[in-house]
Amino acid sequence: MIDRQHLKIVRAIDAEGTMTEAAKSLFLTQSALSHAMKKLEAHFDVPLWKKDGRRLTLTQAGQSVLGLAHRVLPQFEHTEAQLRRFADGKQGILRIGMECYPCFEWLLKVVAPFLKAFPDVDVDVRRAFSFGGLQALHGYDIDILLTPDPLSLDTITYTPVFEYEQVLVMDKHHPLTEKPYIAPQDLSNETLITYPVELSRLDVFTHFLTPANCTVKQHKTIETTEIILQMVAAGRGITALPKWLVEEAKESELLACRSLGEKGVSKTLYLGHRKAQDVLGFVDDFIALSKVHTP
DNA sequence: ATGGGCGAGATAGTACATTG
DNA sequence: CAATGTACTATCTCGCCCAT
Repeated sequence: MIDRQHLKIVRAIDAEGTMTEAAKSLFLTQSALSHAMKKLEAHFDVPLWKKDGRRLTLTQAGQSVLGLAHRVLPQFEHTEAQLRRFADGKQGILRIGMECYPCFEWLLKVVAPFLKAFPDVDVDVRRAFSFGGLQALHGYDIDILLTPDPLSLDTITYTPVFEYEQVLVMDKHHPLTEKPYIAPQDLSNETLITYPVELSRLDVFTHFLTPANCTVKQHKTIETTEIILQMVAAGRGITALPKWLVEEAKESELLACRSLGEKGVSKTLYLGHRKAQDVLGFVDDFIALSKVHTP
């Protein structure tokens, strides 16, 4: 049977011209090469070389094996190099799960320098999960989870990245701008625009309206932050977003922010990852980078 | 189902002598 | 001078048993 060593020997002898030189290049003795090739020739009962003076020349059968060596060996060598880079954590895909809709804008600022620092690492961002972000992390569907609501588990480590205030956002001329802060009952006649996620994941409900047993007149959902802010700037409704996001938005001149309640609603964004990080050495690099590029 | 320890047999490689 | 043959050794593989 032809094995990889036979292919390496055939390629080396063809390149060097003699078994002795080929043996040196493979860090073997000339006898070892002779044995290996003789065994292969005996197995198939066909000569692979003919002697041309002191040089060895491939027969037609030998050329066939050499062709195989040229096709297959580079693939072995390429894959081995790839495996070494995987082992070093310098190649692969970093899969990021988002449980924080507005953080997408911030994430883009971290991903750009990360991609530059790790040219062989791709980034995939997932926002929808069948069974939640934590299960996705456990099931190796994602490698990092961005969440403002960490659930304590032995197998998951959470790294706090930055704190932010969740504020009520309205157009500059909205009547509520006259108030120093917003009370839950102030929203009873308002149209609230949020991301299309379940109410249990919207801080404005869980930390503000629901505890006070209040609600809004109408609740609309929109996918993108940009459109939400344009709708609010146009006076079509109000929204609740991280303060930094509103301040960085190009509509910021047209908008006003007020705290949710007298004390405000403070949140922390966490990056969760499995404690057993196995192959992916670049998860820690991503977390370190995320702490540098805070809003 | 998985993994460790062990022994028997197979195999790759070396040293050295021989051959062409 | 380079390939081949012979004897030998170190290492690897495989199957088996046993513990977890």
